[in-house]
Amino acid sequence: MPELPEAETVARTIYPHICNCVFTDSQLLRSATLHPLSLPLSALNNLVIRGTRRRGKLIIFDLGSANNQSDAMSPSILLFHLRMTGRLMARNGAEDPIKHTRCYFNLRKPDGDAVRLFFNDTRAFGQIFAATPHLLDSWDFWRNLGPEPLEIDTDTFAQRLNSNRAIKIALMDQSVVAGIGNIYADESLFKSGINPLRPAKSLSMEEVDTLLHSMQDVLRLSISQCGSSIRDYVDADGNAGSFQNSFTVYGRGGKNCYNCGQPLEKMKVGGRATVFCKECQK
DNA sequence: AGCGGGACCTGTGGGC
DNA sequence: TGCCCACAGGTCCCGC
Repeated sequence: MPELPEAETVARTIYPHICNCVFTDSQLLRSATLHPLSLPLSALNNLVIRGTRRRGKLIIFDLGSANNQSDAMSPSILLFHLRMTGRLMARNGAEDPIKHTRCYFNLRKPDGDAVRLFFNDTRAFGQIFAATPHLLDSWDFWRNLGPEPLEIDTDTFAQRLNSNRAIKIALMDQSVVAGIGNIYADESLFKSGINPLRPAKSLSMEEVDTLLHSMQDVLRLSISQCGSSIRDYVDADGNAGSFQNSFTVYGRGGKNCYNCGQPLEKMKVGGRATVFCKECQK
């Protein structure tokens, strides 16, 4: 399930395939894949991809004008949210779309060769959003996106956790911090020894500090392993990540805790499968 | 404010 | 082998 480390990996691995490429045209094969607030994909024509980056779970392409003329009405950003099963991949030439291709973009490389960028998504939850900065600010989700977990300090994190909600729910709330989903919430809470059901505001300053650094360690380790591959996820080169081999609790309900040996609890928290050790997480 | 549950999707895997 | 159904999960939306 693409979360922060997977989005980071895709943003990094897609870059060499599409940097400085110009959009020639686009095919949207499933209309709902385009965000309702997005500009039409035809607005991308003749724009160039200057760079790729990540914000939370979103993959961002920064666009420019191919002829260096600025136009306030043309999109400067193309966003991708992979949700659960979205994949972004580039192929030379004009390869055919596959069953789950929701959209593809025809690009022209600086040397004139053709590249086709595919957005494939089995479950069809993923979305694409072409926007001006102004348009992006009209999107509540974007405007409310919390800070990057790898960039905040303990005081900021503590302020944002001032809520009675279960700590796991707060961690996955994208307006608290951006990029944490089910996997990294469970893994971070286990590493920090905190029970996922604890009210967020019940954590001491020391616990908040421990949680922040555990979360950052987990995210950095996963990024270094190119993310976690469960079922669908692969990077832009089609390579699987390997962080799934480092899972301590996610997907291990009923199995023994690596720390104390007791069986791990599995329950629903906020409607999502949650695994933790009731001995080690207080 | 915050929670639970449904909707959106489709492939997988367990149970019978 | 085949059928059914629960499950996976990020976000939005609705009702309590």
